[in-house]
Amino acid sequence: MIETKLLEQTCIAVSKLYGHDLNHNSIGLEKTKKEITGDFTIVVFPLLKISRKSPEATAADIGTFLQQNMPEIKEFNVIKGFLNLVLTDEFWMMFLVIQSVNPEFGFHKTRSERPVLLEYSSPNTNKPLHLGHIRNNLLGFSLAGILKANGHKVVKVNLVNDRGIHICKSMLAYMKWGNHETPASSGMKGDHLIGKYYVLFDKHYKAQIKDLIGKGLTGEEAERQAPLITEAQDILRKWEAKDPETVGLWKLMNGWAYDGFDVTYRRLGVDFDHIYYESETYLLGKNLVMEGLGKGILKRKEDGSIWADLRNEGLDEKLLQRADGTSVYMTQDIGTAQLRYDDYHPLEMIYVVGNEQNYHFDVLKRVLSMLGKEYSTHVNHLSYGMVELPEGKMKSREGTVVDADDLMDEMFICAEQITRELGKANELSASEAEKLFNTISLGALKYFILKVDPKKNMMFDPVESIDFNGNTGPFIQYTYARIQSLLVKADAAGILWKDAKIPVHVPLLPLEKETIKRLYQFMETVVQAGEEHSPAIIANYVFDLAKGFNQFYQELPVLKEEDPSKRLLRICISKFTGNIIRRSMKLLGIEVPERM
RNA sequence: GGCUCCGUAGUUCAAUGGAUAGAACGGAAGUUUCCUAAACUUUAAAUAUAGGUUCGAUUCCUAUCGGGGCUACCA
Repeated sequence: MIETKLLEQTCIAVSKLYGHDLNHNSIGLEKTKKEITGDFTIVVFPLLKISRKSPEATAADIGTFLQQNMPEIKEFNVIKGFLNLVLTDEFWMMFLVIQSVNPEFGFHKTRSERPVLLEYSSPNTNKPLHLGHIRNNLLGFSLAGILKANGHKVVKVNLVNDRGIHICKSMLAYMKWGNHETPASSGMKGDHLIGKYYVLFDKHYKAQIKDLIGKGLTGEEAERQAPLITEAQDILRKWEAKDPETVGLWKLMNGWAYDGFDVTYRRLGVDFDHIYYESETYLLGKNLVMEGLGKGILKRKEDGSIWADLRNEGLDEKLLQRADGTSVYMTQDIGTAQLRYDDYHPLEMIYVVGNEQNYHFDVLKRVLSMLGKEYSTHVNHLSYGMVELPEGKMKSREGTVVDADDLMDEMFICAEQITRELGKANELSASEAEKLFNTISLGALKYFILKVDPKKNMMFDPVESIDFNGNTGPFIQYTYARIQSLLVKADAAGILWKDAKIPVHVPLLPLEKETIKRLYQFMETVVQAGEEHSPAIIANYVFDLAKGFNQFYQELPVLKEEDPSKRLLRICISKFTGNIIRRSMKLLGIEVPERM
């Protein structure tokens, strides 16, 4: 990359001019701002102490040196402490000619046999997937692609939350009020059916609590003593004791939930290489806890419960096993981490989990470290922000969630309606049309979610979010479709562009050069997105690329250009842009249509 | 209360400590005998407050105000 060379030469310049050696990191190299002439800018303010000259003189010194030593540099200008470098048109043309036919442009070769393990989705079998899970799934799936593009082997894993007191709650509700209802008999998707019983439990539980408080108990006592919760606890103990009847119902109900999840995953376009179940890892966690207890790292309290003491690390004590011997969330996660490490020996274990669990992961890393697990330093929590609704936070027990399946249905209907209104579905067969509506609606949804920095909370307004104009997925898809249409027309007109050699000495117009520069930036965008674990960086880039191309396309004729060299150049830019749009969108898990 | 994250146009989002804080939607005004108008052009509009560090602060530090999250023998 030219940036590396610029940094190297700048170091040499500083060394020769001022007799001072510095490393690359201390040089500010950035893209030149749009309004200013130049391709790259070096900020010389930090070098003034070394040069002992004015910003302008320092910049001029370095600029002169670079121009003399780098044939790629055509000219430079200095504004205050900013040294703006202009590269030659030949440099950009060479880049275009070589990389536009490289299908791997911007991607890296495999760096290590040891994979990065990426956990995402992690559903709870009690609840159908909702908008929060959608953000999780899209982030996880996209990040997997981005890491692969950066040369990592990636193992996508899902950890299914299939055991625990919460699961027993829906089982209990089903035992009491289920009447042998099944997904088939009710016509409900399995995960939705389970969710119904979880809500039912909560409703009756709340009623019991209210009742007990009426009889004089405190809120806390009522929550502990309500018959429903003690019954659920009985079921948990039976389950851990492998009571056949309990396990049988558990398997039946979980199966329904999995069938439901699979449908949603397939529709969302996400997948996994390995599915872990907490029911299979919690015993390993318990063993590790017992081991820690044996070594005196953990301690047992009088009631028999087992704890990790993190007070001298500024945290509190953390329960790892209840007095009745059953395990908790943290116990399972300890077991899961160990199992995964044994399975894959990953370089890094990334957990895509919402930021409300920051404390949990902080504790998990510390406990693993206490237990002597050196891989604890490679546990990385990709903590993403909440998805908020205009009414506030989503609460599944209160029914204020946006259901994943419902949302995709609504987006589909919307895409269909708008596409038909624009008359764009007229020439399509029914199946082609359905595929297109699917592509557009999912593109809109995925892009909307992924364009926001993962770490930040985001607002989702179901009404206003369904927009296909402006900074949206369909805008980018449309740009792609128009490029494909252009290429089809080029063929139809008999223009032989596919194997044609473009003369490298064609002078570039500003709009042509700007577009080529944006394509060049694909490389650093992929790297940055990988380093920061942020699909949003790809999303912002591809929007910028599409936006810029639309301007290019609006202002300059492509097929109608009469100069054959110019025409060829513009076709090549268009084709390359289409490829990069498609590949960028692919990194976001978004498909692009050939026409729309 | 303690810990933690976040306050940027009317709204939703950008901006490795750098130049005049960018977009999109919404508002106002335009572009179609011309490669798809789901497009393009023009325009008004913002860094919560007060200090500090720095040649330079939306960015780093402190305080205040406002909002979210965590602080479970739920996961």
